[in-house]
Amino acid sequence: MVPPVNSSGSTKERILGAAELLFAQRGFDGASLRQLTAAAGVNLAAVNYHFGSKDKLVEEVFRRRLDALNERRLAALASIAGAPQTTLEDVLEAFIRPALDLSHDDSGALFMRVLARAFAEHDDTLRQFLSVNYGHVMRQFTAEFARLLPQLSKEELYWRIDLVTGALTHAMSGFGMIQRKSDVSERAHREQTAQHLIRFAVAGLSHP
Amino acid sequence: MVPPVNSSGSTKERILGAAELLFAQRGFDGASLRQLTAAAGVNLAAVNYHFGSKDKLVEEVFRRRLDALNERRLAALASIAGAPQTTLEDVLEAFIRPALDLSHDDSGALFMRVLARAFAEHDDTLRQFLSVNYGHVMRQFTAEFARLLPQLSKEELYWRIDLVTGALTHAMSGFGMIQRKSDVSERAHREQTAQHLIRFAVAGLSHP
DNA sequence: CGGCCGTTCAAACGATCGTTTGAGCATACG
DNA sequence: CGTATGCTCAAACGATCGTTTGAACGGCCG
Repeated sequence: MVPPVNSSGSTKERILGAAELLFAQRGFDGASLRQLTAAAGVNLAAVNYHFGSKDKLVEEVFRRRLDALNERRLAALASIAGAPQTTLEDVLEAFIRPALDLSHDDSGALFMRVLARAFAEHDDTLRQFLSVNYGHVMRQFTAEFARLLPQLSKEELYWRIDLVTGALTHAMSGFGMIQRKSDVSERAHREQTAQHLIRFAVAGLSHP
Repeated sequence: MVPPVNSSGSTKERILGAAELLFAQRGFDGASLRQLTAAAGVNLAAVNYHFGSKDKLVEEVFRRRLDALNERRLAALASIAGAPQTTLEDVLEAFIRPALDLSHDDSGALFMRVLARAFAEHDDTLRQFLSVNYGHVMRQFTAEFARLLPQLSKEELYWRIDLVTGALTHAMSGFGMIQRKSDVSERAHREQTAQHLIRFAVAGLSHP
């Protein structure tokens, strides 16, 4: 039988883990399958056997994390959206908190950097994949922002969300100047990042 | 004689122009010397002859634009820094306006995207080059921000500047959702970008 | 036991990368 | 005129890339 859908486990998981690490460190083009499979302790051909191609592997790295992440984002949003006492902070929390919790897992934190890279690289294939599969999430959040900021024109709101996205991508990826101090745990640092980010975003979104 | 410092002009300029375009479109690794030299209409070996290596070419692309850009930034800052009536808007103007003027030139606008890529790619060599050669510019602006925002702790200020940097990089690079509408000139669009950016940054920097 | 099938493996494929080479060209100068 | 010099050119170098191949392995079932 031709290799079917198979969740063998160990080899696929090892590849996905190593891919997350190396993609975060060197980018999608920068990380070669030889480095990747060596890091995972598997044979070079295993990637094409289990995933079909390098591009499919990249998509799978995203799918594995984003499916769960965005489900939790939408659930958090649904529990507050439309309520009269909901604040901007609540909506931003709903977006950022699931990403923060993902970072409990060490490799989950890495994924945030992979995600930031996807935005930075101008690869249209990848951007289209993200837009098609997860665009509805951003649309739902945008709708709730629009409800909470009725004084803003649609254009003005889009501008501000766009700028917030830039700050968020920058901060969550760890690309900026701010580095975690050695006496602060990874978990505490990301919590701090989220706090700064939320207050910053609220100010940027709601200024007159 | 071994090839000396030589400003022959045409060939070097054509290479730099094509490099700016292709680096902006496909990244530094993504743009090959063969594509680049073909676009420039010069021989493949010309890059290594005139610049020594691809890495040196990348540095030269930055140096050509950043030298002039940051000189104008520092001049604009010097003319307002320390004055009692100077506002946050003034300082942000001093930083953003020269970049905006650079975009008068079409290829100048491209350079903004090249710059954003440099921040996104995690290449330590390039980041170090930028930090060593142009770090003093960011330091001067940070000092002026500190003067205008005395109520902020040093740490708080750094966080906010970092987030502003993210938004700025995102917006100036054209990576975001916001696309120029066909009935708006490139010049007007970048002016609009700057206006949104400055108001957004002021709100993000100065919120209580 | 014997055959099957999912998986792993070393090896090779062709393509493309940055860089180097050495001949060829044109201009300037003794 | 003849030689040196700055530059361009086609061709090749070795390295590395993603992908493919076909043999070998190993557990499971008839």
